[in-house]
Amino acid sequence: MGRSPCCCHEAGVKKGPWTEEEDKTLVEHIQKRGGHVGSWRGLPKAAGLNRCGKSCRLRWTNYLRPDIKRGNFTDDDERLIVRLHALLGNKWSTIATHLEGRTDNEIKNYWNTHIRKKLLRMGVDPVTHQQLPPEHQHHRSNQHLPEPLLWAAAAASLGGQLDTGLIMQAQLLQQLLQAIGSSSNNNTNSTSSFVANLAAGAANAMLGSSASIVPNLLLQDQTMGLLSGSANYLQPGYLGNMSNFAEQDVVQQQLINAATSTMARDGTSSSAAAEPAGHHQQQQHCGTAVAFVSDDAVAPALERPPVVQEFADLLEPMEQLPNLCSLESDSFWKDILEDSYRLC
DNA sequence: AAACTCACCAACCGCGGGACC
DNA sequence: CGGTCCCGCGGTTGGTGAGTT
Repeated sequence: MGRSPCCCHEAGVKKGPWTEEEDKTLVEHIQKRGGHVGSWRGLPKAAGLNRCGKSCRLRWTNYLRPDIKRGNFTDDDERLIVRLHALLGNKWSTIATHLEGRTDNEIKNYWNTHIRKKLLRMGVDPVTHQQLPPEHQHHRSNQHLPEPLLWAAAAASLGGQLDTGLIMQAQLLQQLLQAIGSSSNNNTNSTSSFVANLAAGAANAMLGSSASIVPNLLLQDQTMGLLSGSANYLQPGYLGNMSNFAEQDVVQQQLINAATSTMARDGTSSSAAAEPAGHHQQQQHCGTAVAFVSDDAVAPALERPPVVQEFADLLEPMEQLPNLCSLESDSFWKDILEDSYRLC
C-alpha cells in the first residue's frame, strides 16, 4: 500500500482561496455530469481548472455542494455534537452524518473554536469529557474556592437555598451515576439501570423535585445546559470532582451492592413510594456526603436490607426530572450507535 | 487612526486504507 | 501478492475581519 505523490505538488497548480469564477467552473462541470464526479484526479483537466483534484474535492464537499446547510449551529446541533463527540471522539465525518447539511470540516471548526473552549472554561477536558484536575483548570474563575463552595455560590447566585450539605450529597450521587454509566455504557443491564435510577432518584429527591439545584446550576450557563441532557448522567463527569472524599469508592460499591441485593431478593426494579422525598431532605442535612450515605443509607442497608427501601422510595420523584432516566439514555446511545455502525 | 490581538474558518497537508491491476 | 491509484479523514495552517488598546 503506497502513497502516490499528490498532484498538488506539481508546479503551476494554483493554491489558496477559490475565486468566484473557479467555483462556477467547478459547479457547472459537476452539474453537467449529473452531480457525479468520477475521478477527482482527472476533474481539473476535464473542467479546465488549474487546481489539483484534491483541492477541487475539498471545495465541492465543504463549500459548493448544493445540500450544504449554512448559518449558525442551533442549540440542538451543539448538544448533539457534544454527545456524539463524547461517544465517538474526533470522528468528525461520522458526527457529520448525524447533522444534516453539515460538513465534517465545519463541525470540526465549530468544535475547536466554540465548544472546546466552553468545555475548558467549565473545567472539562474536551478530549475525555472528564472533569480536569484542579491544577489544570486554568480557565475557571473562582478556582481557588473549594468545589462545594463553588456549587453553593452558584446556587446562591440563582437565588437557591445555600446548603452545601445537600450539594455535596448530590455530587456524590452524581458521581455514583457516572461510575455506573462508565461500567454499563455498552449494555442495558437491568441491574445497573436500576441502580442508576435509584441514585438519580435519590439525588433529585435530596435537591427537591421542583427546585432542584443541580439542574438549575447546569442550566445557568448555556453550555452547561446542553450538557445536562440525559446521556451525561451516564457519561464521565461533568459534575463535581469528588476525589476529596476518601471513602467514595467504598460508598459507591456499598450502594451498588445494597441495591443489587434488593433486586435479587424482590425480583423487581421498582416499588411504590412510601413517603415523600422531602422526608429525606429534612433528615439528611449532614455535613458531608460520606456521612450522609454511610450513616443513613448504606451501612444500615448492608446490615438490614429493608432499609434499602428508602432508596426505592425515591424512584418516584425522579420522574419529575426529565431525561434523568438511564433507560432513556440507553435508548439514546443505542440509536446513535446503531446509526454509526450502519454508516461505517 | 494605527497597531495589535483574537477569533473564525476555508483550505492545505499528510496519512491510512480500500480498490484495482 | 505486491504495487499503484485514489479517496476520505483528522490535524494544522494562514488569511481575514472584528474588536481592543
